[in-house]
Amino acid sequence: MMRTEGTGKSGYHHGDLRNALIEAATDLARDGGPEAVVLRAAARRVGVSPTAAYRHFAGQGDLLHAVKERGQRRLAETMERSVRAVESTGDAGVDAVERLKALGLGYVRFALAEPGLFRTAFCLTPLTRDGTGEAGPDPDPDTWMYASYRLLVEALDTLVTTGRMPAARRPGAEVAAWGTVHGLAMLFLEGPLVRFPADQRDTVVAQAVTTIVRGLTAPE
Amino acid sequence: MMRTEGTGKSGYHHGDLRNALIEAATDLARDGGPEAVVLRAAARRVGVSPTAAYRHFAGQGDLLHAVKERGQRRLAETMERSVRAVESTGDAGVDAVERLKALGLGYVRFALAEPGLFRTAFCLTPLTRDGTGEAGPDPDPDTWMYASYRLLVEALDTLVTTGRMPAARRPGAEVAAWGTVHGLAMLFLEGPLVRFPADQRDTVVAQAVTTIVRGLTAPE
DNA sequence: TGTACATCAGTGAACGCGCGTTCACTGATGTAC
DNA sequence: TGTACATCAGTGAACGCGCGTTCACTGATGTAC
Repeated sequence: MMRTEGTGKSGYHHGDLRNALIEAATDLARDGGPEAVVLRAAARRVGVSPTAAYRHFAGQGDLLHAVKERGQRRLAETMERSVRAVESTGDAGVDAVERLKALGLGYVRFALAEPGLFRTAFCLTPLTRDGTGEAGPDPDPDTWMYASYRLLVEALDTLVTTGRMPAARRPGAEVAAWGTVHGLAMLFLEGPLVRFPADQRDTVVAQAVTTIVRGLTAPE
Repeated sequence: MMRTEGTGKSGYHHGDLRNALIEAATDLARDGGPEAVVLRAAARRVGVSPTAAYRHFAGQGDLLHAVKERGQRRLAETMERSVRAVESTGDAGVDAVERLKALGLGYVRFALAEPGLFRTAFCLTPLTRDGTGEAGPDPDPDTWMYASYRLLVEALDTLVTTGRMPAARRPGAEVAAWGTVHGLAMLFLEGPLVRFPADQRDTVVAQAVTTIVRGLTAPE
């Protein structure tokens, strides 16, 4: 058994099985996407019987949901990092535009760097599908779930307050912006652009982000 | 057995089993997406043994590919219909813009009207995944596969020739445009916007399409 | 026109697989006295 | 400080399920003579 290492626990009791299972399941998702998140496989990786998982999760769907949440978190963190890398120009309006672009680039780059996790972050789980899960994109501010969306909303708000985008254009703007980056990611990942030359992706993504931002900010 | 009806065939020989199976599999995809395309279920629907399918398909992946192709075809047809509904204003430039918008609207509307089929049309099959299938988005002009993409390319070309879009902006433009509509569809279908009020979708989609087109055509 | 026969398009039973989940259980842990 | 005991966190065997696929087969079709 490989359960004893690190934790100093007896080997029978794991100590932190819940997190260990999420960790293992995340690895499964990383190379294989949501459909690879198999409860038995996760247990196998941790070195524990499948039954043990039921002490910590209601079932497979629950485990998948935990991985999804983790994926969402990683995405949001990547985007935040991407925004923070933008240095201020002193002009709040210019900054707002650049930060929005950075957000979009971060989004797509995460998707391309972590395809499996990204797809899992946006998969439909039994918990998100029916009424019991969160409903909209902004269900619970305490969760990381769809935190990326909240970042986008803030960025767009700033775009308006700095006068770079007409207020009339604000409603629906997040859907347009989100759609563009999400679509780019999807087309590259599991869409018809799977074999698009990897070294040209970044250029094309930057262009697309520029285009949608121009669409939001252009006068008239 | 329900095999005799219509065709006038004996009941043992079906007559057009291949198409009947594709039809049945398409219905499965329609409510359930690509993961619902199950060879045994399709055979069951047609009233035939699972083995019979192997006379007409190499296997499940082959059947799925056929459904995918059919989905792509339906999508392209919907988009063409959407474009044809735009009446000419006499101004070629204005027409080009309106037709591009119609293309985008048709894309998303098809996705929302036929969620399962749309998802299947863009799923990864064993035939599209590895090297033996088509590589880019425009593999074989004789197929309906990714015909939607060809429609988009033409529309963007026209945008340039009519002077509505700077030629410098042309490379990469299809990725941006495609990404936007594809992303919108995905977010509504299996993304965080599943529960976005259905009656507000059309408005928001139209706004998004307008925004990306503005991004492509706006001066400066 | 009739018949022998190759070919075609089905059948039905069976296979192995891995999954999610449940069951009765047992070893480890920690707490009350 | 030591011990009885409840609780907790695991085990291992088994279940039913539906899948894709293969096997040896048989009934229907059509063609050559």
